[in-house]
Amino acid sequence: MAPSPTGFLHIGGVRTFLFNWLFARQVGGECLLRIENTDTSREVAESVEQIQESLRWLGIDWDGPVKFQLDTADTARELAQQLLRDGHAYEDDGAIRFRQPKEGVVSWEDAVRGHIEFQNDLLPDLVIVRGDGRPTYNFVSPVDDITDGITHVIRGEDHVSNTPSQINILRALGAELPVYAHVPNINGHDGKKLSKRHGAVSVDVFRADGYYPAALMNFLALLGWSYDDHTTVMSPQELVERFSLDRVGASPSTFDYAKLDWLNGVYLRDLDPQEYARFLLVWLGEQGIDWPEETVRATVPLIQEKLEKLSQYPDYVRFLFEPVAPTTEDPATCAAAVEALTPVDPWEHASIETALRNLAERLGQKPRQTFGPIRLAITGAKVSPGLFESLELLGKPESLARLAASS
RNA sequence: GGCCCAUUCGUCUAGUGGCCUAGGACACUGCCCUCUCACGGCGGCGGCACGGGUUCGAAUCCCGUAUGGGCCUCCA
Repeated sequence: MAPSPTGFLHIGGVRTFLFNWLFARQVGGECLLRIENTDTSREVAESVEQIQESLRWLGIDWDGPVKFQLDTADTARELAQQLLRDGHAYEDDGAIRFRQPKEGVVSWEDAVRGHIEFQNDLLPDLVIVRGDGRPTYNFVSPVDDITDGITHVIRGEDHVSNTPSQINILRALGAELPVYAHVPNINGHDGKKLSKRHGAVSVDVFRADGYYPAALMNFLALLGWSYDDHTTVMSPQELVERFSLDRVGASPSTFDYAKLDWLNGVYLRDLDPQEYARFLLVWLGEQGIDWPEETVRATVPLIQEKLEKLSQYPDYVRFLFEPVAPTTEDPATCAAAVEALTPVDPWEHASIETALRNLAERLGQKPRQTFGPIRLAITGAKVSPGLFESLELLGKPESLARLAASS
């Protein structure tokens, strides 16, 4: 991965790395994380930390220590000298250029795109070592592939046109060629490269929005890859078992935020309540929301079926943690509710429901007519978790107080 | 401009010459369920970019056009 100047990990790069990871894990290979850095600034160091943190959060791991492109600069320089001696390179204005073959074609069988070939005489003699001695990306990249024993290069399609040069370099060095797989890009809704104006693009923004890591991974895997004609929901383990490069498509896809939201809702609803509470508590902590843990845990059964992502949580349950402004919507019903609820004991949702349904009947109203004003007085909103469960959680004294205040 | 690549419902996709009257999912939408919202159930809308071939037969193969994208840097 290239270190990102902003420090944030772009979701497109993650998707590409995910394909590497799925492939490596499935075939029992190694997955290396290499940072294609060109300097060692503090920005790079922070960016590297950020990349690792985001990857780990998503559930992607890698083997061995993180590698850096810069680490092999010396090796690259030596190999450049070798190419110079062998006549595969020449000096030009202090730089060293690779001498491309002048005839024939260079081709490879791309694991996702099939046969691709370029005419050698159209390839420019590219600079492999700059005048100041720093080797360039297009040289270090294949050199690192040799050094690290890379068998499969799975990368974005923007590298397709670099590949013929890298293959020629590898051949000139007498190295074996890896398998290349160029995966399609991810676009925004306008067909342009996915960027901030389309919505969230960095992993930590998705994290802050309350997406579940496995759901995000599932969604990302489906961008350009499919298992069959009907399977959509797949756990990380299932993805690893089922992934294959030959089922990766060749055409770019559009990031569909609505579908991600739906899929995330599927995962959240399917979560064990204990795990849901754990995930929710961690998220609240990251958001700096400090609500009592026990109450938060108690809300889980009330909202688990309703949320697509955790960022929707606070608005649903805020009434349990903060005061609610009285309403003047229907004072009579609120007053009647106070009377109906005062004798309720024990204060449980079932007994509360009985009392309130009886009240509606006595008033000659449909349940929704009666419950509406009560909901508003209790939660301060027209949309809320189940009314009876909400009343139970709020507690009898506070519930009666709020109804009284609106009567 | 040159080279390379892509093109199936709005979106993600299944489809590798006959199983396709093109299947699924999201979105949208109608009905049902229902204390709101959501969930769930049953329906609906909607697509092979275009033009030529090849073939008994093409979404699938070939050619062209159009559109979109990538690269063309002593960037990565």
